[in-house]
Amino acid sequence: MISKKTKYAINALVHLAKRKDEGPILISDIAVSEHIPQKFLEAILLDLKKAGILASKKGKGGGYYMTKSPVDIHMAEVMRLFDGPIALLPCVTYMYYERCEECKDEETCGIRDVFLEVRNKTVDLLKGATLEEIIKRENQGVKVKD
Amino acid sequence: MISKKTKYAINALVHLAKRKDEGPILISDIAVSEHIPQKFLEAILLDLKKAGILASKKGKGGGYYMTKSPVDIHMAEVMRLFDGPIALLPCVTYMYYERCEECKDEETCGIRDVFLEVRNKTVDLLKGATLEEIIKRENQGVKVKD
DNA sequence: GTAAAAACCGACTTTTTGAGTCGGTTTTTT
DNA sequence: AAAAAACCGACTCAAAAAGTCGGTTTTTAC
Repeated sequence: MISKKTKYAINALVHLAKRKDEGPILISDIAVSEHIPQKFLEAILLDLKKAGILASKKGKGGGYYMTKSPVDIHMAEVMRLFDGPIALLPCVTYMYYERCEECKDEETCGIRDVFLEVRNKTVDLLKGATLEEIIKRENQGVKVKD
Repeated sequence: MISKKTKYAINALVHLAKRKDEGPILISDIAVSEHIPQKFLEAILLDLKKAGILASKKGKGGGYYMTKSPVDIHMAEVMRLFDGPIALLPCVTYMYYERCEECKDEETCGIRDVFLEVRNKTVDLLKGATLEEIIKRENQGVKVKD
């Protein structure tokens, strides 16, 4: 399961992306309308800033805003930032590779292949889930009565 | 990442599957050769027994043994047993469905679809990873020098 | 029928991680 | 100078993961 941090980050990003032409948005605005504890959100937004996804402005009229287009931000990136590697085994992560301690012999490991496939497919799908895509789907979800 | 419990369970199952015609295998045997803390392993094997995957025999000559064929045990089942649902969001689990707390409106949720795809694909792949398949791959991994 | 061998059981500890809080400091604008 | 906002580090609190402990029960062999 993904962490709340990641969920909060996604919701905050969607919020910002929808308002990307309105200038800086207050942390408190996001916190209130997305139901995220403000202090917790501060840390999350800071991480997104350090990752180069957001930028901020201090003082009156300040807040957070997007630095990239919503087509260039995808779920794989956000999840990696807050939950670490997407792979289910440390030995099939692309970056951050680490040997499985409890694996006698990596060459003959019978489960690596499958978990590598799982990882690759997951990353593929998550890369397709850009902010733009997500917002598009939200709007499609609103069914018109007929 | 999958838990150590699940990894231990897989290793124990592979161990047992390879020796499925040798009668009951001692917990201590598995613990030693798979490098699993024995007491911890006891609990794991018990869970596998309760799940109907293994059976046991007490007293001298006792131990654990498989009740099913290795083709009928797959990773999805084992992972669910020890790590719970495979889905990354509670709202896209098949059984154990639970609403996402931080989701305003499920109908218009823009990320559900993607995470459902991820779940489905993952379950698919993991169901293909049967014990038989894993053991087969281990053997293939042993490359012959040429 | 007793002793040894083995699985079984429940409660406990310890470590790690997730989630969140607190009290302030710095920067920017008015 | 004062207000508004982001920024920062340390801290708490709860739950989960990982593992331990000391015994009890069942079965077999002598």
